[in-house]
Amino acid sequence: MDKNLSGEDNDSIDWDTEDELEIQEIPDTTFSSCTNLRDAGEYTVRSHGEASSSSVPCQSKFIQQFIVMGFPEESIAKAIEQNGENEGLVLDALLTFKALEDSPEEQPSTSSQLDPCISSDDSSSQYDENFLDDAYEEVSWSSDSDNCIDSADQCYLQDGSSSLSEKEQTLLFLANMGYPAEEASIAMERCQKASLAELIDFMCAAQMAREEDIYLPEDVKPKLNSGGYKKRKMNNELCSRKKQRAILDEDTILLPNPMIGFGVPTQSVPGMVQRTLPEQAIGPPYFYYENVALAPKHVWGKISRFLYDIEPEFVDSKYFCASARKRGYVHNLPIEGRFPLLPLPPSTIHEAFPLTKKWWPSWDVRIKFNCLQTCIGSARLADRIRKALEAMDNFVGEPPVIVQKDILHECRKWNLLWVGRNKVAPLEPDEVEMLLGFPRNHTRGGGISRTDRYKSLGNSFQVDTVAYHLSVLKDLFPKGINVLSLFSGIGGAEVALYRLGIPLNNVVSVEKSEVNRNIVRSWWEQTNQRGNLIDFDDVQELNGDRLEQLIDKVGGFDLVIGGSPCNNLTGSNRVSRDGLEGKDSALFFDYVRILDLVKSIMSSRRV
DNA sequence: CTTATGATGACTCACCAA
DNA sequence: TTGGTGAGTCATCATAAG
Repeated sequence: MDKNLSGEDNDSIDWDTEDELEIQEIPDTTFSSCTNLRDAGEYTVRSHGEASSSSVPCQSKFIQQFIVMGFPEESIAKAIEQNGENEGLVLDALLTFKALEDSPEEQPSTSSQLDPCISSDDSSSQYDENFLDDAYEEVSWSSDSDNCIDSADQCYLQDGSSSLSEKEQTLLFLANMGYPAEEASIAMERCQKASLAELIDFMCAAQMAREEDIYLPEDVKPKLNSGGYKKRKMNNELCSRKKQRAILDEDTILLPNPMIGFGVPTQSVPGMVQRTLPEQAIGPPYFYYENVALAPKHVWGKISRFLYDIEPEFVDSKYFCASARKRGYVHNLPIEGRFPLLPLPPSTIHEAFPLTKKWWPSWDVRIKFNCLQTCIGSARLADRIRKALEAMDNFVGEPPVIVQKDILHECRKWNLLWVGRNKVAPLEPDEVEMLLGFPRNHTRGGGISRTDRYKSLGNSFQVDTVAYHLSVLKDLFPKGINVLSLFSGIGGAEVALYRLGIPLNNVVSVEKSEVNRNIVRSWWEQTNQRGNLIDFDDVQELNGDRLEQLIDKVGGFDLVIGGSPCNNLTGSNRVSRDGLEGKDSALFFDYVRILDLVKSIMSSRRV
């Protein structure tokens, strides 16, 4: 910790030096990570000037197609030797060779990489160009790349030869623009059927996210398994520190205490009447993005920067219902004239579950539940607690403090209820539905298992909280609203809008899980919705063409809403808390991509 | 096959005493 | 200001049980 502090207090020169060093090392990093990826080990990729046709006795059609693409015969031979006559694998290897060859020289001048990013989409120009610098590769990233490349390869294999040449051309084009082959492969895998501009957009987004990491000194980067952490010191008087320091700390967004965002029904923020949004952020469409508040450091800084530098609104749902739910929301909605859903939900455990009061021990001081998660306490745990308490029945009055403390700990951890003498129990699925603001049996039936109900509910919005934020839309859209709902889950956004009395004219819903899609479809029918519900299972299906079709069909979206996967961000995850670059949480960039596309398509339609 | 269960820490912040 | 402690967190995996 002392090291950190002394580092911070040093001059900015230190940072610069570190940055430069790091950037200078990048080409090597690129090289080694690529060779690792490909196991290319002993390749020499120096000379491709002297093409010797003699090394390839018979130029088959297979080889010729690569020659036509402009690859040197020598490399082609090596690639075939390595991968056999598999078009996808050979092409990938060739592109890797080329990337290895080009990257060290091309690093210094990166305008070729960055120009497409800026010119491809107006909204991209919002991004701070300071971050657009030389480096574009990161060491830690390569660990995942193996899988990505493999799956990308598989995808080529499955696609057959019909679409292969198109993919080859795209890959080649991107490689010529200076993107590493593996990065392009990943982008193509992640954004299937996407246009070139979208692919570039995607890679720019991912690239910038990684560059931001590079700009952070090692000891500030979020590091897993790294003992201590830097204590927050962002008091007002400390804001006057050196500029470098201020920039570094900008990435750390402070969570408000109390966590009431721009205000909750029972509590307002002094002086917070309205806010000024960056011009780029102003709709249409309105948008609303959600994720866990307690993400690893710097994650919210990144999210905010990708969403037009809007300040996130951190709100704990304990101000709306009987259970906590600390979440961050980035949106461009007005914040004046909000109103809560009625009837107001029960605000305490006792109000929500009056029957438990009879059995609730005085030493269980909980008023609210903790966050409702995807897993519940087991029956055996409840049994152990019962036995432990029964063993204490001989005591006069209450069990020993040590026992109380232990049991209370378990009760907090698993959100247990007192349902009988010495008997605790986890919440039933319909009780979770009620706490989260969903209609009873919302997730019930249709073949969904109990476990899956908990999982879907645990991943959902708290309806009252979100509805409070969305309530300002009621006056703005009296005739109804068109919604693009990404990562819809069990339809928290839809339910919130419906309960607000905002007619749902068209809802385009994207949700990967089939059971969740069925839940939303079933709710849609049960509530006799008059609008149209169009659903997709994959955000990657929503490319520019598809979005143009949809926008033309429904007449534009009024609201783009969604919360991307949090499982690589939440503290509950002990296995793969990898941050925004994690396998699932990286879908955030698809939210950004789609929002950007909708914005630009709609602005072009309006002209 | 599906479902339930237990084991698996790290990171971050609030709070308080020294 | 520093250091210690307690508390909370949209989870994942292997394996046993049904």
